[in-house]
Amino acid sequence: MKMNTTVRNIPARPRAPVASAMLNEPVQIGLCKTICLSCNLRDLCVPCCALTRLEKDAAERMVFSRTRVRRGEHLYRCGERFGALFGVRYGFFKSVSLLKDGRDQVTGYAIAGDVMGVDGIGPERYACNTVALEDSEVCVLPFAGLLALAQEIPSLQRHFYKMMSREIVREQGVMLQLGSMNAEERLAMLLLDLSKRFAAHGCSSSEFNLPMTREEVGSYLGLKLATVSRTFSKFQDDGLIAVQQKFIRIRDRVRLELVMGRGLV
Amino acid sequence: MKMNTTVRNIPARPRAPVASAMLNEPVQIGLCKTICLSCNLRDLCVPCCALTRLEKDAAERMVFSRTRVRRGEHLYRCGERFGALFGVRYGFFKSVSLLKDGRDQVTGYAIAGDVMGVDGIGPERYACNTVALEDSEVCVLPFAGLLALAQEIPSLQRHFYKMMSREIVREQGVMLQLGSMNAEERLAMLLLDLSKRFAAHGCSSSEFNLPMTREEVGSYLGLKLATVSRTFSKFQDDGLIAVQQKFIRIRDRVRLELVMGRGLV
DNA sequence: CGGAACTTTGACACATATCAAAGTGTGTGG
DNA sequence: CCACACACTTTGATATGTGTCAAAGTTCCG
Repeated sequence: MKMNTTVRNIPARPRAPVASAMLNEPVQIGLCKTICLSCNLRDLCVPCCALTRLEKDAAERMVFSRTRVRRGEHLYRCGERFGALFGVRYGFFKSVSLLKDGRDQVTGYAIAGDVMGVDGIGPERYACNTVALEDSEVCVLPFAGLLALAQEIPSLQRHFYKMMSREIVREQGVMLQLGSMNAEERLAMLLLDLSKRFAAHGCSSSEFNLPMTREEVGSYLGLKLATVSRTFSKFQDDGLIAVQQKFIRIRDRVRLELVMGRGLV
Repeated sequence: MKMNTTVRNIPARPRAPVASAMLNEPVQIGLCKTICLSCNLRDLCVPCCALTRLEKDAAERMVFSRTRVRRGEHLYRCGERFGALFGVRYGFFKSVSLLKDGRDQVTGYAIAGDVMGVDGIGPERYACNTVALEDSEVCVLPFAGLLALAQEIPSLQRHFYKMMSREIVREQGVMLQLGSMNAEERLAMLLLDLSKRFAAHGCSSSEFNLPMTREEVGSYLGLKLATVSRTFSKFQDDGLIAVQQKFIRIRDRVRLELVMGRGLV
């Protein structure tokens, strides 16, 4: 039963964010088109889906790049000047915000197909730190370019609005409930949310790696490390899931959904 | 010390949402322009701010209307077809979502200057119910018209993105913290958030009406009615606030901020 | 004035935080 | 290649905050 897929957690090895470095190596759209077709984001990646039905002349102006972010590296930091959105191609990121008392709060996570950086549009500076918890790769989507493109392609503009709206609704739903949920409901929600999001990209929805530490999970769910651990143990004892460190297998989705209970209709 | 400003809470008197009725009485932009100049939303109201620097020919195509929503009436209901955003001119709305177990969860509130309906853009149906808790008035902003207008006016498009981004950031910040805050921190956060939002429109930031019931406040904050009441009492005993039913006066903002403690930096 | 809705307050139960100690896995250096 | 150090996890015992249940008090409106 030993799992070698589990990864050691990230030692404290802060590095410079890669965001600025990335912007130096733009890729012409012509090259990108082929890449996008094989990209696992497909119609989830904002520009990719739009580009397929794009008139070539408009597309020619769209320039972007991709980059790898290794485990433990920052994608961007809070306060940095906003310049681009990022589409996750593969990997796992956490978003953390600094609290007044100096501690970190995990405010979200992103996996393949998710878009990061939306928090920076309003204030024109990124509003949180994003750190790769696994070796990851992102599409860099310079915002100015996206805006210009959206200006000419109504379907793309609408796509953006939908994406952001979806983000708002998801957060309203997922986050606000937290306040009224107990530990088991919270953890069940996280596992099922992860499962659903993995499934949306063709990954296994019943087995996946959760590269956050128990403490990070607790920070995200508003629980203490010890409570998270206890709840994992209880779920395992009850036969709902199998846990091997960071590797999670959902054994009884139906009962797990029952535990989550009161979600939005 | 008796306050006559307090309002009786809303009896159960469901009516048809006003959203559909409103759309029948469009107002040409020419008329609206003068209205907008005296509108208390000013640069917070999305179209108003854009319209001032708008070429007249583009503006002529923009048509919208305003409408009153009386206390207890719905502005829109969950599942209704999405057609418009709403800018609150004055009043107070709550957003409620139905949980699986049949109970309501208050997911947000809106006061003058806030925009409602963003939750509907993605799914093309509104994702929650919005109810006026005071007699209110909103600007109706047909989304198709906004899209068309934004297509031609880059500054307006950018304005939308910023508005939505801000919404996302605010929710991330406000909501996610809830999970790890205790009752006093939660209530302090609500009061200070309200205060700040009132101040942003020239309303008093130290005295205001909070037309939600203790139960609704509890639903929003993830607390029980009894706990909310107790916490109000404690704040009053400690001299932080003065409470007269729904009327709140902040007596010691500094200490209230200390109670809130760990917010985002 | 009476009834309905809402609020306040008390007593007790229960879930989670806290503190603490032992256990496990991983990467590094000898 | 092994052993050690470190980071992370699990588990137990106790403390504390909030939920639950209940009863009395208040305000508002018809």
